[in-house]
Parts: sequence; structure tokens; C-alpha cells
Amino acid sequence: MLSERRLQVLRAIVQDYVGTEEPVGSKALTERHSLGVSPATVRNDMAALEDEGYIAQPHTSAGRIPTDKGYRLFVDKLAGVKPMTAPERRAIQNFLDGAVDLDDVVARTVRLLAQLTRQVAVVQYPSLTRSTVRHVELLSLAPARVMLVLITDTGRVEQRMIDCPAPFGETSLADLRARLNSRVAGRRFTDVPQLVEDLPEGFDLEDRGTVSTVLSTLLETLVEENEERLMIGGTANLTRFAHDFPLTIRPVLEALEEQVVLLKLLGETQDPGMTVRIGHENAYEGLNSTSIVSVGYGSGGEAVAKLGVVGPTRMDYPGTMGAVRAVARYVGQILAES
Amino acid sequence: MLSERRLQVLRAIVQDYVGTEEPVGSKALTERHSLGVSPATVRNDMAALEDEGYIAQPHTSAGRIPTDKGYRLFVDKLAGVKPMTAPERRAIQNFLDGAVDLDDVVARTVRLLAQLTRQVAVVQYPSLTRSTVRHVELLSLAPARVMLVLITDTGRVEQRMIDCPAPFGETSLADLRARLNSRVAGRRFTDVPQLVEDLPEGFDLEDRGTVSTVLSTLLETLVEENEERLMIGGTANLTRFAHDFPLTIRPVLEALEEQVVLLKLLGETQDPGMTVRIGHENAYEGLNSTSIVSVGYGSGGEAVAKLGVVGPTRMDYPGTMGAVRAVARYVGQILAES
DNA sequence: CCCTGGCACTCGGCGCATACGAGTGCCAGC
DNA sequence: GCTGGCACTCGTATGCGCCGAGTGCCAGGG
Repeated sequence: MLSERRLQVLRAIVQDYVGTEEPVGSKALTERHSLGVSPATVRNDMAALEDEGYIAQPHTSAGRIPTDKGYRLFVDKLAGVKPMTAPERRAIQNFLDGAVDLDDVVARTVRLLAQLTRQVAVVQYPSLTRSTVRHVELLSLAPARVMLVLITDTGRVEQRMIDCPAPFGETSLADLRARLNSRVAGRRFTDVPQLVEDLPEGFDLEDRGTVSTVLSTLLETLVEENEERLMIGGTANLTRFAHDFPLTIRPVLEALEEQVVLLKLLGETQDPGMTVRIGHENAYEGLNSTSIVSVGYGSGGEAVAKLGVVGPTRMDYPGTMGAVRAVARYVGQILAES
Repeated sequence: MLSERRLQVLRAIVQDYVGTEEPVGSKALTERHSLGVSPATVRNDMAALEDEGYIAQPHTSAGRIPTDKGYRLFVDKLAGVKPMTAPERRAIQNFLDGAVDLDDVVARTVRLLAQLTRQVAVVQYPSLTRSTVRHVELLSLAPARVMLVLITDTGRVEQRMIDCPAPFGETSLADLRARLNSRVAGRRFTDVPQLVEDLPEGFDLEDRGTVSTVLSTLLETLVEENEERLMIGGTANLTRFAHDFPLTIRPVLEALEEQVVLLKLLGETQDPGMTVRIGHENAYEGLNSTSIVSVGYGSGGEAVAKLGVVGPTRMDYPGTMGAVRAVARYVGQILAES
């Protein structure tokens, strides 16, 4: 177990390193923080911290920088979440209040997060898995052509074109629309398959083929859309910490384009609260020198999706966590209102 | 007017520079291209080309690199469009054929363009301005709450929530839906305002407020959605030509996030064919060291949106133009089919 | 037992001088 | 108008030496 002072030393190292982006030495530490002890003592503490793997030297006889393990301890034990100031909270609310639809909410959220944290922001579209069906609409575009429109309670809309095996009358369509909605409206997506199973039986023989086609398209849409989408913003911020590496920024950009990877990382944790994944804790190799701060958000108490930021491991964790938490909270409010 | 050989020298310089990314000298030129003259002669030609502003020296006594003006001449007069090979064409078609909806078409197009050109790809969603209304759907979610869903002939769907000034019955809604569609279905967006102008008059006094609200929301949606959206991909490719500059990549990333800027640049040219904007020809400062190759695409003969790539001015113009043109053609086919 | 000041040592970064070589412009000759 | 030759330029690479921040270790003192 580390002594209290050594923890303070670690905290000071993290803070200084995050601020200056340069390895921090014992002398500088004692000057900038009132630890009440001499550099020599700090050196001993640093040696101990290094033995334990919390900090490391990039080169012999240089200052120390925190390791992933050091950041982990910092986040878990040494740092709180820095709350947003009142003006910041107002700005967040104002900015989000102007949104006109779901796309706009997500787009604004991404911009906002990117600006607040000056890092890359990632916002997952509200998930369909935990959502409910608000309405299913069927439109006849041609005698044997139907458009299926699925509307969720989060305001998301998905549509599919369906080529029917046989012409399908306007009255049959209205009938199907009514029966379908009476069964699935307000229900969870996961429940839909059972709910519509026996629906074709209520129709004339000639229409059953079309009804089945429509239903299977609906189920397909539900499944496909479980591959949720992401919106990403603030990639220009990557250049801020790229003086050392076009080498490091490339895999990050690649990871950001591979939305599957990001979705997996975001989804991995079931923790309802905030998650911080530091450096090598991210399973994906290209993100080994970044940290991801994410949190669930949703309209009710229930989280329906995640949002977060991707930044260098040397990030301002308290500030970032504060911003992420605040934004998630306000987005939840906005979604609940609409 | 430049002599034939001098044009050949310019062409050789552009080709070599694009290949090697290094300033090209007179000796290397004669070795790699059979110009039939000695380096000294080439030097004279190069001096002439430099006087005319087609090439420049980064430093005294280094090789020459093409200027924007040089690239311009190259693109206009010296280079053709390199057609895709048959296997490439097949690959494009296969890749695009798998798309399930409009979002997917656009997403696949972006990926494809980025991979083919190894640059940043930009695809504008099919524009609503030149599109027609396929269907307007109205859904009653609560007594005084209506959802408006607008479906375009390109398969795009937009939805808006409407709070009605007064409760609105299911029958009135059905009535409005029918009347609205009979007027606007199949019509161009730009024509919609006149077409619905007198619609409220056919309704009971108590319903007119709601009808007006719905109509104005519809018109609003049309206008708002004229701010078209973009999808961008392949940003990781920026790092390929960034060994010299994290300084150059940043403004490009910023420009890519400012979709307004890109939309403006894409929209600026009315040329139905391919447009190449080289370096400073781009009005936006951050893109002064990039070139944009863009072309319109659409389902009929008519272009409804643009797509293209953003890359360094030192790009392979013939190849890029070939890829852009081919992709645009196939996307048009896909859209026409659906 | 822990803290402290002192001291020798390490090593990366910076400035400087030098050498190298690619490339140029010019000129005289064919 | 093309060519070969030649002197010149200048950016880059290389090697060297210095400097200083920072360390580890140790002996002494509370």
C-alpha cells in the first residue's frame, strides 16, 4: 500500500504532466506543489512509484511520466469529477435546446462535446434494442410496391422498400397497418417477433405472401438497425496532441472510421455510470495510446445509448469526465421532452 | 504559347512529382522519360516554364515542383481521365449492389471512393431541391400531437413532431393526409408552397389552426433540408501525405467538419461534368493546398447531388478522376433502380 | 525509521562546423 | 537550337562538444 504522500506525489505528477506534456522531475514537483518535503524525498517516492509501475521514465535521467496504471489509480482514487460551472451548464442547455430533430440533437451533442473537451467526441444514436415501437406505417407506392416506415419512441425513423409477391389492395394495406400497429405499438423491439408471428393467418390466402414479406422485412429492419450508428466530431482536435506523431494519429483515425470497433468498445461495459478506459485497457490496438471516457444516456432513467470522448491518455480526466457527464444529462432531458 | 516539348516536360514533371513526392531535376527527367534531348535543353525548358509560372523551385538549386497553374494546365490539356479496369468496375458494382437503403448507399459510396483513391471521400446526400415528393404521412401520436413524415423519390425520409394548437381528430387527419398527398405527391419541392396555399380553406374553422401548423412545418422541413448533408470518409488517408505537416492536416480536418464550407465548394460549380479545383482555386483558405475533384450524380440524366474526393494538389489526377466518374455513374444506376 | 543535502553520473537536445551532392545557370561550340 | 562543360548555390546529413535537467546513492541528522 502506498503512503498518503506518495499518492499525492502521483497526483502531482499526473496533473503537471497533463498540463505541460513534458516529463516531470523531482525539483519541479516540489516547486509547483507544496508537498512539504525536499526533492530528494520526492525522488525516493518516485523510485517507489516506479517500482510499483505507476510511473516510468521515457529515457534514463529524464523526468517521469504516468503509466496507464498510474492514470488508472489517479482516476479511481485521486481525482474527482470536476463539475461544470453554471455558465457552462447554461451554454450546454442553450445549445442543445435549439435542436429540431433526432439527427440534429446528435449532431449538436457531438459538436458540443468536442468543443467542451477539445477532443474527439463520439455519440451513439439511441439504440433500438431497448426502445419501443411508436408506429409502423405502410405506404402503397405501386400496386405491388410498399414502403415500410418504422418510427421509434426516440424519434428515429427507418424505412424500407418492399416488392410484394402479388398486388396488394389499398384496403388490405389499411387492414394490415391497423392490425400491425395494434399489436406492436408501444412494445419493445425484442418482443415484436412473437407478437406478429400469427398475423398472416387473419388474411386471405392471396394476401398472405405479401403480409409475410412485409413482416419479415420489419423484423429484418429491427435486427439490422441493432447495428447502431455513431456520429463523430472534433477530429481536428487530434492534431493538438500530434506534434510527436502523425504515427499515432493515423490508427486513431482508422479506428474512428471503423465504427464497428468503436461500437464494440462503447458497448463492452455494462456499467450504467461513467466508464474510463485507459490506454491498453482498450482492446483495439490502434487506440492503445488513447483513453475513452464514456457514459450511457437516455430519456428515462434508462440508458439507451452511449456517448463519450476519445483523447490522449494524458488528458484532463476530471474536466473531461465532468463535461461528458453534464452533456449526457442534458441530452437525456432533451430526449425526454420530445 | 508553349512548344510541344515544353508541354511534355511539364507533363513529365507532374507525373514524376506525383510519384516520388520529391522535387524533380533535369537529369532525373531525361533518365526516366525518353524526351530525346539532353538535360541542358530540359533545363532551358524548365527555366521557361518557371518564367510562365507553371513550375517553381522550393529552394534555390533544388528540383522543380508544379504550381497550381501547372497542375491546371496538366489537368486541362495534358492528361486524360484514366478509365477503370474491368475488374475494378466489377468490384465497384458488387460493392454498391449490397446496399439496403439510402444511408447505406451513401455510406458504401464513401468507403468505396476513399479506398479507390486512397484519399478523403465526400458524398452529398441526394438533394431535395430537385427531388419530388413521394408521399407525406401524418400520424396521430396523441390527441394534439402529430408526426409528419416526408418521403422523397430518392428514398430519403424526414420526420418532424408537431404540437397542434387544438385536438385533431383521426378523421380530420385522414382527410388532411389524403388532400395533401393528392396535391403534392409527385411534385417538385419548389412547387409545394403554391400547391398547398389554399388548403386550410377546405377545413372546419376549428381545425384550420392545426392544418396551418402542419403545412408550415412541412414547408419548414423542405427549406431546412435544403441544407443538404454530407458523408465523409477516408480521413485516415490524410496521414499518408502528412509526413511534412501536421500543420497542413489540421485545417483540412477542420474544413471537413465544417460541412457548410464543403457544401458551398461542391455547390459552387454548375458544371454538370467533372470539376477539378486546384489549390488556391478553392475559396476556403484551409483547403489551399488541396485539390477537390467532384462530379454530379443522380438517378436520371439529371444530377441531384455531388460526390468527390479531397486530396493533396500533388495527386494522381487521371486516376482520381477516373475513379470519381466511375463511382458516380454506378451510384446513379443504383439510385435509379430503387 | 524517515527525511535531507550533497555529489557523481547519465544522457538527450542544441548549436556549430564540415562535407557532400543534387541541381542550377551560363557559355562556348557544334 | 541543342549540347557538354563548368563554376556555383544551398539544403541536408554527419560528427562533435557542451550544457543542464534529472537521477541514484550515500552519509548524516531529527
